[in-house]
Amino acid sequence: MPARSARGKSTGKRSGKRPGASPAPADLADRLHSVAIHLLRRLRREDDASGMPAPQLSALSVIVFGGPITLGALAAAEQVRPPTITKLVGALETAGLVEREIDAGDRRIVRVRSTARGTRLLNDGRQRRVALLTASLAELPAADRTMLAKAIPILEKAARGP
Amino acid sequence: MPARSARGKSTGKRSGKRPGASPAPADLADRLHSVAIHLLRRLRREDDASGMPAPQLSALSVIVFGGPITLGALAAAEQVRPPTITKLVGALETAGLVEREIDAGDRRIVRVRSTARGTRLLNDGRQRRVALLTASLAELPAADRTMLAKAIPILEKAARGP
DNA sequence: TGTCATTAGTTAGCCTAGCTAAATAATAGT
DNA sequence: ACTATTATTTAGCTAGGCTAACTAATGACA
Repeated sequence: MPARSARGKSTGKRSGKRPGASPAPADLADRLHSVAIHLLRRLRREDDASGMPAPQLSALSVIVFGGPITLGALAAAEQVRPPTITKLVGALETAGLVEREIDAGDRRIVRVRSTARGTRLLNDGRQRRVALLTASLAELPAADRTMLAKAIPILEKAARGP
Repeated sequence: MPARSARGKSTGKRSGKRPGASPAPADLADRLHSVAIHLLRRLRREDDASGMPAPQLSALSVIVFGGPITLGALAAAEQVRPPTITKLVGALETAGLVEREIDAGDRRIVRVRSTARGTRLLNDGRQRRVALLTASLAELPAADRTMLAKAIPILEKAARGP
């Protein structure tokens, strides 16, 4: 985003006197916010490649590797409200990628498991679905990738919340 | 996301033999994808605090700091299609945060500029709007923030594309 | 000068992702 | 048997994103 540096400057009192020395959280938050938006917009445009929207893939991933899982737990894992998960799973089910399964002991509980097709799609599409981002990253110097590899766990922690 | 590590392992051939040594782009892309989704979901839940959705704030930010800007340029900056920008700007205009302005020489061209209110809102709300993320980052060790500060420009490059 | 192509934005219509509030259904408690 | 709690769904809303098709203005040029 072109205006990014201008915006950075505009924060006045907060911006770096000593670059790299304990950067201001608010600045970092602002830029992370922006970069996340733009990253996802780009991926969204490419998700035709795999045929499915990103949130569905993310949920499918949890279902495939998290075994049969209750809708509630899935909602918690994906950090969304229950109705959102109902819709997501509905879409995955319609696509034949997952199956609902009612708990024998407590019939309120619904578990979702991946079908063979769901698992296959996820494994097959693993690279393809984020192909463009993968390509971008592949063009970075190895040192940059190493840096990202270290930064990602931190991001995951921050994304999970306090 | 709980399943994340399991997913990492599942990529088999791609996962790290030597941790930190030129990590596989596909792995990084996968995790970035996921973390971006979760980050934005969290921010979206908080954007009530500032009263506006993230994409509107992002666009407003470009308008405020990028001066009067044509809709086409704004769409390019935000990496979205023209109709999306028309809608976004429409919302901002309705909220009284920006104004349309038709070019005198070429009357097809529309420029948007921020109103005083728009500028004020952006400046006032700068921290508040990503307050939760800011708080999360503030809790990180300074070393982690330093790491993020270095990683963000790389992310911005990757988000911008190849 | 009159037509034709190009460019900038808008409109219409669609889909997905979120949410809250309220309904349904099953279980658990008293 | 009521009542409360828990798990999920339904209904209805806002928003962001897209494509396709339209309008309007400009520019080229025969």
